[in-house]
Amino acid sequence: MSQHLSEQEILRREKLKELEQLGIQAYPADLFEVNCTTTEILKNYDAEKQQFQNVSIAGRLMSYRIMGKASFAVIQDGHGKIQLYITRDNICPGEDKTLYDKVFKHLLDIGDFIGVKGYAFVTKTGETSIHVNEFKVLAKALKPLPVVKEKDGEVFDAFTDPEMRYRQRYVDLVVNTNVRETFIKRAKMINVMRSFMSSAGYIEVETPVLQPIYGGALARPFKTHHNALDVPLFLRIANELYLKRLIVGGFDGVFEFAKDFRNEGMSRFHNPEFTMLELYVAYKDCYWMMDFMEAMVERIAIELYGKPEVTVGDQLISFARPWKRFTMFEAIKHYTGVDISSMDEETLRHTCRELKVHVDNTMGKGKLIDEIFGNHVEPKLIQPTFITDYPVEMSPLAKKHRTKPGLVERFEVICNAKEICNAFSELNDPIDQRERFEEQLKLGKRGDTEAMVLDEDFLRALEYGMPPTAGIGIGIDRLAMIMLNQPSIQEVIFFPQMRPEKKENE
RNA sequence: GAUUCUGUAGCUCAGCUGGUAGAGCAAUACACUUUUAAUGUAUGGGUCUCGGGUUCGAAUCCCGACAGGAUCACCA
Repeated sequence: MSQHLSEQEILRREKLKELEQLGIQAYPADLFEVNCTTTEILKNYDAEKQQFQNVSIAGRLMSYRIMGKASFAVIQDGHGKIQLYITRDNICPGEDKTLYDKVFKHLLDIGDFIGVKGYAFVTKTGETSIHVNEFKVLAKALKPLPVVKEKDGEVFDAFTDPEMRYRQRYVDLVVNTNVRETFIKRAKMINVMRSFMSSAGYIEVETPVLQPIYGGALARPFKTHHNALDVPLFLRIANELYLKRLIVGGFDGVFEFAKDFRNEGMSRFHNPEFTMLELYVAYKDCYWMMDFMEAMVERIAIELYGKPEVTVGDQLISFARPWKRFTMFEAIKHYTGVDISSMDEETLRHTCRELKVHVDNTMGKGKLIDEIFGNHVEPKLIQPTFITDYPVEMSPLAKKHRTKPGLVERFEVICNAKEICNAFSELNDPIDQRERFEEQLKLGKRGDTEAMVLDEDFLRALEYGMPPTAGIGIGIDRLAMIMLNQPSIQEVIFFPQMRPEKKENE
């Protein structure tokens, strides 16, 4: 297969050969000793003190300004950027000026990795820089990077095409520093959650991604096949049923940051694989879990921003406790003025039409309520809000409400008009659970492709006895979108799913 | 899946009512030992996403395909 090379790519390959001819390895094998980072120098350098007089840093060459026998360049490492000052006399103390005149000025390109040794100083214009005594080529780049320039915070020629940014995230990360910051914050968010749960005494576990029976959520799965066993397997849509088995096994609290897979549409809010935190705690109920959720998310905001408020788009969202709490009926009444709490299915259907909510005849009572909620309430909930008391039909794994017939002990948190978590007092009555599964089977036979499958082993586990348990699932990507103020899920996932690039030569 | 917008140099974008392409940055060459969107002078660089059609002539108009964005629908 022949690669079509641009003019610049051909040139860089020629430079590579020239380096080799000069006896300079473009991809040396030996390590380059680094003794500090760009940000360490920029933060701590003080001209008064004798510091950073022997620095050795490595990174990618991002720009240079050659002025005859002296040059300025910018190098970027894993932390930030710093300016280099390079003079011919320093680099080439002897007669041979090749290293400066040829190698530095002509054979290096933007994007190349180099290592430099020198000392820190401040230039005339007041920029902390490194006075370079030696440099070494660490890796040559054969493709030109997009060159993004910046002055006084204004960015010129930014690399913005979403398709290229997602397909070539490595370039995006090199060139758009805010992208790197977003993903660092995402990692921090997950660390805050992990330590919050760990310090509460809960155990981080791992459960199967490949499952013979998929369960724990209402969704369509990806199907695969195991050759040796000659059985079909499914990529998990949730890990709920496995974590509950561990509660049966005697753990008091277990959690997992799980990659789940759902074979459904893609959008700004949906990637086929996504991350979900699930947490199960024995001897607790969903009201306890509400407090836990509130505290954990408030903690995230404080750790990320030093305060419980987060700016999302043009909204300021406050995660300061306590959050508003509504039952589903209260919320609907509040936002539509209609009290549906005692309506039967027919009246409900009529109400839907009055509220201009799309209905069809396959929808049961629970679904109708959900439609009203989704159309008239959810879009209005910007501040984090608990919604409790869901209809039983929609929640086959939740315990029936302790006092309200037809409802279950469940809550969701809606924030920025999107659900960010879903939690129950977990159903631990094995007989009730079997009946709920059977209901789901009926739905499946009627053609509901998302209905749950009956999991005999899970029921067997419940029959051994599961303590009362509170469980929650938090969509990490959705939460990250809010916490990191990003408008699409593709901005918080390194490598979002894309259609394959079309192949050349075919 | 529906609607709609977009696809031109390595990157960001112009390109009108059809006359086979332009700018800035990047690249190349030269000058310049404290510059910073460095500067100055010169030069090269394009299957205008792909395939059809209309036309004397298509980057431009029409149809289709592919890819992406936005909105909506399903879902987390």
